[in-house]
Amino acid sequence: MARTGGTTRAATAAVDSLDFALDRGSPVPLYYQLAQQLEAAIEHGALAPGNLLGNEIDLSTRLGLSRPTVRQAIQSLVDKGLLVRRRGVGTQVVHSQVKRPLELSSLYDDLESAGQGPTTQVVRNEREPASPDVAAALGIAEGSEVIVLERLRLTHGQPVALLCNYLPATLLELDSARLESTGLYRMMRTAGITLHSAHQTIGARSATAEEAARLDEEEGAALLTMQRTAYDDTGRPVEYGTHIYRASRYAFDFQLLVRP
Amino acid sequence: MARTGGTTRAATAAVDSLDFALDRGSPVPLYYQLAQQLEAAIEHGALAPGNLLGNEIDLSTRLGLSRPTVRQAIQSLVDKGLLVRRRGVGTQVVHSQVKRPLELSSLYDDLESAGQGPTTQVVRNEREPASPDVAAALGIAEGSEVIVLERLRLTHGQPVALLCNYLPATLLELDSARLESTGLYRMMRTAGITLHSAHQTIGARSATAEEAARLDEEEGAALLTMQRTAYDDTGRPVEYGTHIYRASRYAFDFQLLVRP
DNA sequence: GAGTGGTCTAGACCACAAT
DNA sequence: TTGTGGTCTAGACCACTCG
Repeated sequence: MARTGGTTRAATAAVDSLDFALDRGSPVPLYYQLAQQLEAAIEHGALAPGNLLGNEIDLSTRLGLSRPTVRQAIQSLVDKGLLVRRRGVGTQVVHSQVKRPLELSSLYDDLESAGQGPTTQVVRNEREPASPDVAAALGIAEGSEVIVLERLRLTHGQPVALLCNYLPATLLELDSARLESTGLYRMMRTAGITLHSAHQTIGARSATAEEAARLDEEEGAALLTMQRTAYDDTGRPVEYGTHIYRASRYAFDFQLLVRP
Repeated sequence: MARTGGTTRAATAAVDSLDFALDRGSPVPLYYQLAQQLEAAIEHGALAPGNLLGNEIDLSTRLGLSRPTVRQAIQSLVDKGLLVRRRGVGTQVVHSQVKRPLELSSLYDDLESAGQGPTTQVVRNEREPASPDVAAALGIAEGSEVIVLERLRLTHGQPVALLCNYLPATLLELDSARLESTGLYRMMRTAGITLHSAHQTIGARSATAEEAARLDEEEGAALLTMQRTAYDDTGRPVEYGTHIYRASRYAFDFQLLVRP
């Protein structure tokens, strides 16, 4: 029986039949344009899991790009976990049970993007002298002025989390109204603070009577706790937070990539 | 007053005074050798936080390498969060409160490297037909044979966690004795299984009477829970686990990097 | 042996930041 | 204006996998 396409083998270079639109006039780097279009092709199914990408040389000549440029595009998708390279074999689309490597930022402004219609109530937004542990976490002098932020997160009108954050008072102004609509991290970004890294600790404990009351739980109910210190790209701590979540209504959910 | 070095400015290229030993005969890539030595210099203080690395061109000529090679070395450290590049400014060592971006693998074989002298007892190591949810998680047919593994983790003789894992029975042989000394992931790696990614969910709940008894807690005590599905680089699920941890003795602790 | 990715070179021009 | 990183090119050779 005759076959028409190049699909005789189980996995063939399906890229051959794809069109890529590269705009050399664009300020967007060529490798990035290519990476985006490859990612789109994968997500949208034009490049199916297991498909070989075809060798880099051919691809680069076909696209009118140099090989390093094509490699840079491919590498960025490998880093995202969408592609796998095997020496002597080729590059294939990951046979993805693997959902798209969820933005790690979801661990930052958690529920923000969860699409559950989360709401935030700013319960407290004041300045006060730093307590010893807050000062230690932020690397500032004890008694320095810090912004104290207390927020209640709700989904479907039900409380989910109680977030308490501390920021050096000199960093920015925090308008409560905007905080409720925009989120803390977006406000910091807007203020020119570029986040670089964060250290997090996730634990659990039983709810105290007061916590239970504020979160609409029973005393002794299991709570998830998270403490986080975030740093900007100079290594300066810019935020310290201690959060508690109702374990009955929330869990941390994320993807890990194994670095080779 | 005369100064000898180039240290007049606050942050100067301290790299200039460093010696790098690059071995072109080695099978280790040059960029990797350089990256390792830079990392060592940072960790060991020869390159202090805030220090500029000095421009890439000079560095490459001084080292007898091409610029792309030097860039590749630097880029790998940027990815690790140790360096920051600023266009028009230079590359500097991150002013690190930021501890070394803990191996994410610690989230896999958690306590393994925690240096607390962890012990593992294999409580159960059998084969049985897959239950519906296990079959779903591993993407195999319900009733297929799976390996069921139950382990108890102890530190200082105290139970810390109860780990329950499921693996497709065809994947490998699991020797209980070696499991206790080597760890599950190392055994999988040895069996030629290359881990690629994992999906994790961390939550909390109160201990049942049985769980409490096995973990030496009181009934109702807060427990941390973790469910994980791990995939190899073909996207095939190779392990599913549900773990519980005593919240009074364990917390997840990790570093996040914000991707630019 | 043929084909693949992995590494490396020696240039070039551009965009951005600081002065 | 000067210096930095960001991007890009057109080659080259090597190491590995597979048939």
